[in-house]
Amino acid sequence: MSSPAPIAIVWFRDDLRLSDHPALSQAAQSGAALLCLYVQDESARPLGGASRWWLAQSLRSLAADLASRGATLVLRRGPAAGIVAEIARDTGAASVSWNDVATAPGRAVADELAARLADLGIAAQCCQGDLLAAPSTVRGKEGRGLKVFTPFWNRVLARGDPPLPLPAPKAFGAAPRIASDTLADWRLEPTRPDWAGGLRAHWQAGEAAAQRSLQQFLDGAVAGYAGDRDRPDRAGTSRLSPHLRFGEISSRQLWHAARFAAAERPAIAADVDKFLSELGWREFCRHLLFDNPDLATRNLQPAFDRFPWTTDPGALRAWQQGRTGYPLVDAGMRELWQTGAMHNRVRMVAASFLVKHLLLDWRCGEAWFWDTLVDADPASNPANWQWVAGCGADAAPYFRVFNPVLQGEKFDPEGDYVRRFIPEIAGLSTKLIHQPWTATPLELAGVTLGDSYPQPIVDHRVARQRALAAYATVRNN
DNA sequence: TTTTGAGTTGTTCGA
DNA sequence: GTCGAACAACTCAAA
Repeated sequence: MSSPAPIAIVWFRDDLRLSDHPALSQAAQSGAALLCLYVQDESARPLGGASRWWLAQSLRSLAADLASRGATLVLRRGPAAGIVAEIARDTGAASVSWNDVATAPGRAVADELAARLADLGIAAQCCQGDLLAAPSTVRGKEGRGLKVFTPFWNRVLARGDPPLPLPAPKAFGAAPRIASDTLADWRLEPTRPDWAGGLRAHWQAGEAAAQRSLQQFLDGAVAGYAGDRDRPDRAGTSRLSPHLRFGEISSRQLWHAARFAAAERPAIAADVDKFLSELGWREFCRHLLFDNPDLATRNLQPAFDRFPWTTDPGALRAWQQGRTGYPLVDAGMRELWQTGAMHNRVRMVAASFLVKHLLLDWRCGEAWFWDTLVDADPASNPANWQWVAGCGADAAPYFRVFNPVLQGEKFDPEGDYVRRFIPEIAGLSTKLIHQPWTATPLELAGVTLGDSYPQPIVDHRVARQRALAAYATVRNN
C-alpha cells in the first residue's frame, strides 16, 4: 500500500503554454501529481474586450493540450493570492510553482502568495521564464533600470544567449479533480452583439498556432523584415505579438529559433537582428514596468504633469471610429476595430495624431488600445504611448510630429492599405489617396467629402504649430 | 568625479 | 529636385 503522490500546483498566468514553461517542467520532474490552475483576478486591471476574447481562445487551447496529457485546467475567479493559497491548503498540496511574469499587479500578487504559502508551510517555486534577462541583472546607477534603449539592449546582448527553451513535459500525473468554473461562466466572449467575427477571421490563439506563426515567419517574411516591417501594405511582420502577450510562446523560444535560422541562412542575419531588437523593446518595456508599476497612469517625466491636454469627446470619437479625414490614420483605426491589431508603423502615426494633432491625453489613446488590441500588453502599451507622447523613457523628441500624408506616401505608396480599410475612397487615384481633400470634384469620382468620408478634422499645418506651442510649455526652464 | 557623446521609427525650410 | 541644417534642451551611460 503506497501513499498517493504529493500534489504540486502549477499556477498559470501570462504563460499559457506547455513548452518552455519552467514552473510546469519543474513540477512535472518532481514526480508529483499536477494541479493546473488559472485564476481570473478582477482586482487587477480589467482586460479589454479584445484581450478577453483572446484569453478565452487561449485558455480553451491550453485546457485541450493539458487534457491530451490527462490533466485538467482548473479555472477560478477572485483575488489570485488568496485563491491559490486556499486551494493549496485545501488539497494538501506540497508545492506551488509559477513563472515570474513581470506585469504590474502580477508581481505584488505573487509576493503576497509567497508570504501566504510560507505561513502555511507550503513550498513556493517562482521560476524565471518570461524574460531574456531578469531586471535585477540589468541595472544602472543606484540599482535603477536603464532608461535608454540602446545601452539597455547592448547590455542584454552582451550577456549572450538566454537559456535554451525547455521541451514540453511528455507526461505527468494529474491530481484528483477539484471544482472549476467553466469558461462560459466568465463571459469572456461577446454574444449580443457578437463583434468577434473579425477577430476569428484574422487570428487563431493557442500554443500550436503560435508555433505555426513562428514557422511561417521564419519560412517567409523574415527575409526582408528589416525594411518590410515598416510597410503596412505588405505582409512583412511576424504577427506573433498576441501569442507573446499571453505567453503562448516565449521570447526565449523566439530568440533561439531566430538565431538558429540566421546561422543556417547568413543572408537574413540583419533581418534577424532587427527582429531580435523588437523583442528587445518588449523586454525594455517590461523592465520599465518593473521599476514603474504605475506606468499606465503616471508620466515618467513629471514635467508632463502640467501639459495642457485638451478635452474634446467629439475628436476622440472621430479618432476611435477612424473618421479623422486622414486616410492613413483612419485606415489604422479601422484595422484595429475590425481585426484587433494595427500595423506598427500606423500605430505610431495614429498615436502621434491623437496626442499631437488633437492634443488629447495619451491615456485616452492607451485606454482605447487596451480595449481593442488583441496584443494589448500591460508593459508595451503604456510604455509605447508614453514614448509617442514624449513623456516616456527615451521618448520621441517634441518636434517629431508625424505628417500623416507623408507617412502614407512613404509607407503605403500605392495606397493599397488605405483602400483595404476605407472602401468608400478606394476609387481615388494613388496621387490623391492620402489627401482626398486636394481633389477636384471630378477627381473625387462620387465621393462627397464631409458625407461618405469626412473632411480633415484638423489642418496639419495648424495642428503642428499648436502642438509645438503646447510642448514648449513643458520645457524645463 | 567630471566630461563627453549620444539618444528607434521626422518634418520643414531654405540654399 | 536634392541636401543639410534647424528644431531645445536635457538626461543618461560610459569613459
